[in-house]
Amino acid sequence: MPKNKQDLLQGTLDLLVLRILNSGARHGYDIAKHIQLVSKDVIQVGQGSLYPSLHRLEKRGYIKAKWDISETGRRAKFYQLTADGKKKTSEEENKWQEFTTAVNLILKNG
Amino acid sequence: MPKNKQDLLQGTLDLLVLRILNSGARHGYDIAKHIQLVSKDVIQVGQGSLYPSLHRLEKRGYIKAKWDISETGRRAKFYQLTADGKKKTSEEENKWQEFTTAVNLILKNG
DNA sequence: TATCATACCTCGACATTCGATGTATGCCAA
DNA sequence: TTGGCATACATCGAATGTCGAGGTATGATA
Repeated sequence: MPKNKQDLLQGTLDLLVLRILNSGARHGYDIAKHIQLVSKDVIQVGQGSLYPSLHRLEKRGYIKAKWDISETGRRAKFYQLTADGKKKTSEEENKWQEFTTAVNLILKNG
Repeated sequence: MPKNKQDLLQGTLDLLVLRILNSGARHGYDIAKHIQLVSKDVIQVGQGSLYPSLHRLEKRGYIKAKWDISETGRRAKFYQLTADGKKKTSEEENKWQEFTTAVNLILKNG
């Protein structure tokens, strides 16, 4: 049982990050804000979860980083999807759909 | 990133178990079979995941166990929901809906 | 000048899943 | 009768991921 709502995040954070980067490069701080905004505050990713996720994805070759200047004029590390990352995104998206469909079947049928 | 599809299970297994017991007492082995059946083989719970889950839920007072005889005539531990467990089930079900809605928002809007 | 938002990061505690392994019984087929 | 399979319980250690707390630094705003 998840300690709280946040824990449901398990296994899904990387997919969210990939999916967000699919529509353009962003830096970490921005990704966190974006997730919170689009999810209407339901999902709030702490930095202690987000940065490990970004480093994980980078290490696995799904995203790559480039230092640049943010909208506010500060140094920031912008991440963008690689070709592998794009492929991975749709794979994981399919798995997510398949999985939630399966869970919903059980929730309906008991 | 989950190693495989199974890992998506994270944080959801307890909900599935609760929801299944909501329609009547079952024993562990039966719960595993049932999940696999209803989910059309998408979700396969190993015993190394299921039994810890059952013991967790029992310790927290959401289910209680009783030894009985299974359909095949063997000794088996039947679990049934407690009042707390029923309440918990609908709480967790709501959280699940809220969470998947939020994730789907991000998957749609990038 | 102090505090807040931006922006990066790491660390340790904690929980969970997973595969492997172990026990035991009953049934069926060779 | 013996070997294997399905039933049914359980535990263990490795691996993974999340989380909260903490740390650094800068620029803007009050």
